[in-house]
Amino acid sequence: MSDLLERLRGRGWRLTAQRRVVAEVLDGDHVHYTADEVHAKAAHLLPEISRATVYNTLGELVSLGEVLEVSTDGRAKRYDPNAHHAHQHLVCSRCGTIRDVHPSGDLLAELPAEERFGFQVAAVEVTYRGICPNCAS
Amino acid sequence: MSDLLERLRGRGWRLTAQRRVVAEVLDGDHVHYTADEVHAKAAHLLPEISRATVYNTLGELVSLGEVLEVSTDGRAKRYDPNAHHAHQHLVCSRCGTIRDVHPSGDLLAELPAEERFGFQVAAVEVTYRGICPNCAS
DNA sequence: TCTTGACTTAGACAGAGTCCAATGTAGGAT
DNA sequence: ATCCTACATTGGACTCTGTCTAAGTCAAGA
Repeated sequence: MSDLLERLRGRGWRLTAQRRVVAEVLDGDHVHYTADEVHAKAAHLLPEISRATVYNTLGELVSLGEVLEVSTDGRAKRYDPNAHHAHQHLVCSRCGTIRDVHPSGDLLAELPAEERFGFQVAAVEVTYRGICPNCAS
Repeated sequence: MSDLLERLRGRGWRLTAQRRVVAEVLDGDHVHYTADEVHAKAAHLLPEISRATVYNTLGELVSLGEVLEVSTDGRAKRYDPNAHHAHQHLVCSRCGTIRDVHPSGDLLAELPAEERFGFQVAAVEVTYRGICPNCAS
């Protein structure tokens, strides 16, 4: 994530304080913040940053493929900076905690041709649900 | 789905015109309507039905396990009456069409113990994404 | 250092869903 | 058959996420 800003500048991004701060908040591979959480944390570093900018920046990072959008609960989307390693999610049904996980097997291959209905299937997202150790006790 | 109302009455549900109509709209195993679509169709049968009642009724059907909540796009949730046959979803990335599909293999078993982080894993949801034949042409 | 087009801002707006107090009614009791 | 009352419905206000816009700001190339 540290060279993210360089990569983005190479793609014509203007390097503003706001974008720097959003990238900094998303640094660390295993966070799954909502846009509002990102905004709150960013505002801690740069108090005058606006909600709109956070949404804009997150949207750009997603279309550039640098961050993944995850919606596990039908409420706010979460942003996952771990975009360069394929992974799936394990979600606690009680507290909402999310962990990145790596199932075995070729998930895409498990959809038989006769179940594809002529679709060109390109991707698969898996969400495991359960109770985390914390909530279980 | 036809004996749904009987089953629910057995569980102490009051059988109102509104609930009957919502159940009727969801009849048919392969629909995936949003709450607003359900409301529109229900209002066609019972014009004075309110949005709040549709939301209430859908929520009750979900907690009773008679209907599944599906959120494939981060926008409105969709309601899937095909709750008694395990299945997954195949979604067109362009038009949003949803099909019920049945992958081979035991999806739950594919999350190795060392990837469970102590969770009691109970369920798995899979969304395949691709382009439907209609949009591809 | 100047210039300019890209970026940011605040706040209005929109879509999806929830909540609440007032009103209505299903279905058991009489 | 009618009455009662706890449960259901209503509409409108409200919340939460997210988008849009017009005006102001600024990064970075000339």
